[in-house]
Amino acid sequence: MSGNSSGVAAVERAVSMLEAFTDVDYSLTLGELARRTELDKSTVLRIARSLAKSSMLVRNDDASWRLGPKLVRLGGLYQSTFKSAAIVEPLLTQISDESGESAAVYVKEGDVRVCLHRHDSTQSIRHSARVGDSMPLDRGAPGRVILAFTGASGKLYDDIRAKGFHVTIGERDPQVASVAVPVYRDGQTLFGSLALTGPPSRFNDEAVSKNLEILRAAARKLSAALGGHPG
Amino acid sequence: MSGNSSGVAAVERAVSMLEAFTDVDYSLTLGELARRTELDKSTVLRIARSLAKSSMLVRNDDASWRLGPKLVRLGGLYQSTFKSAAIVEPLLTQISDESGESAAVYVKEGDVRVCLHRHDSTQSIRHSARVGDSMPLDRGAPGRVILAFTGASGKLYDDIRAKGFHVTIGERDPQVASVAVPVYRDGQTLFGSLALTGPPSRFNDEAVSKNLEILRAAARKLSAALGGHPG
DNA sequence: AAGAATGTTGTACCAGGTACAACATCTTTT
DNA sequence: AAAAGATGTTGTACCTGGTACAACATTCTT
Repeated sequence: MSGNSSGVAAVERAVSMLEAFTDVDYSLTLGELARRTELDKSTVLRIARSLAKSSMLVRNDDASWRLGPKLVRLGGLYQSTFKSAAIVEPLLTQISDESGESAAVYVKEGDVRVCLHRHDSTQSIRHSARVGDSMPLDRGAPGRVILAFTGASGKLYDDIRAKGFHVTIGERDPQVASVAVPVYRDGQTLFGSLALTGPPSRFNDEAVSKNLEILRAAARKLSAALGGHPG
Repeated sequence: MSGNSSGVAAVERAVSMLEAFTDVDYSLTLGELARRTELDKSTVLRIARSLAKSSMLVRNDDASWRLGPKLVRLGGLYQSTFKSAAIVEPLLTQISDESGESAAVYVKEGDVRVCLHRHDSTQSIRHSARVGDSMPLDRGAPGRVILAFTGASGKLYDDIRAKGFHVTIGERDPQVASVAVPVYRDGQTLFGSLALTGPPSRFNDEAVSKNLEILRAAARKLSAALGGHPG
């Protein structure tokens, strides 16, 4: 481990242990954590014990480990810094029900977009982002809308700014289409984007038109609640 | 720092930095983080940089720091290990709307209960737990129900088991009343408790009766969805 | 412009963190 | 039931990572 780096290696190891858990892992054995992080078992055990002290990890009775409740507490604090949950959650439910598609809100974090809130369609074929997922800004309508309304140059972005929305069909994932509009806060500051997503087969011109109406109405409500007035 | 402890002190310092953020902190300056954690500024900076590498923290342009999106991602993974979000969220909305009170689901984590999901009443006077909050098991109806159905002894718990629910008025917080019932999974394993909460003035006998009906119906649905059959 | 406050870097020191080895416990195979 | 294998835990030597002090750079306030 190189010395004098600008960080703390032990902390980065600890985070890599938390990141070792995926969607399908209820828990992980010590050995599996060691394998996934390429750390010695004794190192994993000591770090895990420290994380467990503050409920970032939980040790099960069978000595396996799982993610702990402090994470959902801290994750909720992160979401609450956007001051949007109270109005967003019912709004996403409403527009998902009206459109029949999954609805989500994305915010810009550095050079990616993060899914801040989402509500999944009840249809059996549906797109399902996960809250906290990071995705590229230059792939998919929600990201391109964020880029357009934070000053990206180029004809594509000029067009998006002119139209006030964007549609992509399979740009990031071949099986996903989306339509997105901007959401503002505090006057004309971009808060993020609001999007409906689903399979390309359900995004013909007529469906897009209908979904756009739903999105625009919802975005106006959300922007207003956040103190935004688009120019 | 004492040597040969069973953990890793640097990791515990990093977690204490994340825990330094409260509900009202959009961001914290380096100096404020140092004050709250009683660590040297240079230590805080190095740890913060490591946390930022994996989006556990974000450095703002003005060199202040805020919690990062990876937390909501990991928090969502924690919640998803309970395999309950898809049915719980609409159910909580429904019972909150029907009863006019805030609804929440709690699970047992060691010797505390953790709020796993919640939906707040729309009334202006309402109780609002936060997802991820830890509370004592022996204060408040949701905790007592968990204790009762995981084998706690004593007349109080015998009574709860016999009745199948519990009501408390101001036991944990003088301004909060709650009524809670158990939720099962995988046969007769306790999943947690389902509760409605609000100000004591709205929890007279008639209201409690009505709320209990709503809760029981919802708990049957939720238990069934989780594969639970109460004995 | 000067002073104060905050953020950042350099670096010496030492003890913390790591991984190896051994041991304990549990599970599987024979 | 015994042996072998796998997993989790502990001891500990070593060395370098992590810490905090000091100095510096930048920003803010007076």
